[in-house]
Amino acid sequence: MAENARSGGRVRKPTLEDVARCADVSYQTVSRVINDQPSVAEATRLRVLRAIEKLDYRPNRTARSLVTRRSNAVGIVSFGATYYGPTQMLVHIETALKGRGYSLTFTTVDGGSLAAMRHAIGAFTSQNYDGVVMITPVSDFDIASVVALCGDTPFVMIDVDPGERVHSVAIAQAHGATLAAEHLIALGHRSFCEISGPLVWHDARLRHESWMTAVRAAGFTPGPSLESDWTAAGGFSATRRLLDMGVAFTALSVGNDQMALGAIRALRDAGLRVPEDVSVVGFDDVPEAAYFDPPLTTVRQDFEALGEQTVEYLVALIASPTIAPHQRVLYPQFVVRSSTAPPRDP
Amino acid sequence: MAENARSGGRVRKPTLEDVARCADVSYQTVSRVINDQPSVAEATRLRVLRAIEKLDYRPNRTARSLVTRRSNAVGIVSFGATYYGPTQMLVHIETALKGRGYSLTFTTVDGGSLAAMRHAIGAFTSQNYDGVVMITPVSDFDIASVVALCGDTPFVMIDVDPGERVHSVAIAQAHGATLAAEHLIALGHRSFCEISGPLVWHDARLRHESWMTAVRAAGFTPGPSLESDWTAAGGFSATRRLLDMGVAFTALSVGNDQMALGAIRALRDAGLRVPEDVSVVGFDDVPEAAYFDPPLTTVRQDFEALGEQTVEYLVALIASPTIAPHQRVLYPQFVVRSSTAPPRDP
DNA sequence: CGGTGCCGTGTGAGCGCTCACATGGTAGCA
DNA sequence: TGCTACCATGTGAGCGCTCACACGGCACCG
Repeated sequence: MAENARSGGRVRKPTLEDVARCADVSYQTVSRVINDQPSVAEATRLRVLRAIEKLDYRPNRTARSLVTRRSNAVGIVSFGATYYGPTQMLVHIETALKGRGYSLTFTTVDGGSLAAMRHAIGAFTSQNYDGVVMITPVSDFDIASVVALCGDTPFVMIDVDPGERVHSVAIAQAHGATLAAEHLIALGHRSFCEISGPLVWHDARLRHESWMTAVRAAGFTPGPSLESDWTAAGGFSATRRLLDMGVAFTALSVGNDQMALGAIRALRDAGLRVPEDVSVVGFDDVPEAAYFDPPLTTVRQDFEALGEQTVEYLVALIASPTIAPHQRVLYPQFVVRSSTAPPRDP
Repeated sequence: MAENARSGGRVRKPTLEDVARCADVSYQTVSRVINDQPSVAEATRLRVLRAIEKLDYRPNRTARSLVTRRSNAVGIVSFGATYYGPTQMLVHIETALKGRGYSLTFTTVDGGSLAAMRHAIGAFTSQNYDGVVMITPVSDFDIASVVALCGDTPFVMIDVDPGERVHSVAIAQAHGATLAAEHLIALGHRSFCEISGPLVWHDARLRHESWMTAVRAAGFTPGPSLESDWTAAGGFSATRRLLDMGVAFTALSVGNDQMALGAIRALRDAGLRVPEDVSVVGFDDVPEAAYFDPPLTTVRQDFEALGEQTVEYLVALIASPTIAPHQRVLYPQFVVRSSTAPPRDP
């Protein structure tokens, strides 16, 4: 169909005007047709449509965006994107966005510093992005600075401390960690240890604090809690260290499933059985967790719902930017498998 | 610093002209300063810089892009983005791109159909994207159609069949799968089975074919190969089916690490030991593979290198679009751990 | 001392599109 | 028949920027 004047070098792409000339109407009429505006005679519309197809015309969105100041694009700033959680969010946010006609540009920041954020956000605000999502599990800036950076570009944050007065969506970490601890307590355990994620991560800190609170609330003293790095390797070595310390424990809460996998290995290597000697709970419920050996008791985070909620919030915000900031909270689900059991009789 | 005329409603962002007026120069001079062009007197440059800071001016990239026809943005079309491989590629490509001053917009396609690709690519080509990356592990279109869709937007494909005459980067699947099979053969195994990924995926098919070829080349007849879905759950049930068939085997090649995890579970559940009764090899070398029980022998794909190569190729292509299409091939590395061992004496 | 060169700066035009408004035609109603 | 009303279409302007070029001034040279 397309009769591109591919004469030699690069081809000039057809414009509104080319189509107009071809269909013998004004450029405005063509504009009306491509924007589905009313009050275009059916015959004219068809003529224009034919011309568009003939020339293989594609509207230039950059030009449109320049004048409308909208782009139907949203940006996402993510941190630590190779981890399971962030990547899942990313993908599900994109899916939800696509369903609403938006495209997604994503950028990672090396650290949670304000300078890195400034750079990333600047790229979005200077490009007519309609909105921004920020995944900031780690941050060493205060929220107010980010609000200032964004100017009047709507933005929604994920993984921000509850209570901050910004538009945000979060999974109730404390709730999940509490559930996990209470499960162990209910099973009859009396000596608790923990392998946490890096405590500069909000999620890690929240889970850690909830674990301590729950254990104390039940009248026990929390045993040592070692900080690790979210990886199986890290979970393995932290558990070794824990065992080397010589503390006796029967219940181990781990900050995520990968570290739990490493922890189980280390426990096994030390001759301890899971769950007979030590019960282990993870966090996340990665798809593989049910096939660990033993299948892992863990806390399921629904990243798909998180993505959906985030996008819903952001789109509402783009429509009416004056919505009062609040936090939408999703609740994780506790999944019992066989890595936890009552302790053997003391 | 910024003295925004935040008078009431939305603020008009400062433009080149505002800065020019403030610094008492022409808009062109300001343009020269922000583009780091020479032949601007030092005193003037400083004056302009001060005005920029005073007004908190940010160049509008949309306008720039409209006239330069460049955007310093590249798009990526990905398929099945929740799987380990594609997400890793995505993240590493973004990192490599960012280092070269490009931003990345990513979109997923539901299936590998041409219609879906048309939509996704259209969004990029109509928006001055400088280049496009396509991750198409599954496709039911011919490459020529995609080439046509892209017009003169440079693009690089990942996961395309070797031998296609397009710009592409790939990890030599056949090489990895052959290494794995030969390892099992060298250990003395004589009865081989396989759990493959969905055979509509190029990678899955390539690994499957290489497995068969290698086994045959060693003078054996390949046992049954069951097709699964990349997940641990799928690997588990496929292995159950395999065991139900009553075939005896001592060497199991699995299409990826997740399925291998499920396979090991199923084997254990059936009372078989790994590796004493059955040796298992995976593919990918996910970070957790070393902490599986037993630690998994597998094939490592270096997605970081893949991302780097892809970006390097794409950037070269953007600079000179007439490069002859070829495939850059990366070689995977075989990693021996303890899920493989010689078979027991027959 | 008039020409040549270059440096610093300014001017016009236009990228491809949408907005606001103006126009001409046809129908509707008194 | 003359008025308003609306429909279909066209015109002007401008979004914020960069390109191509034009210009004045100063130094340098023979």
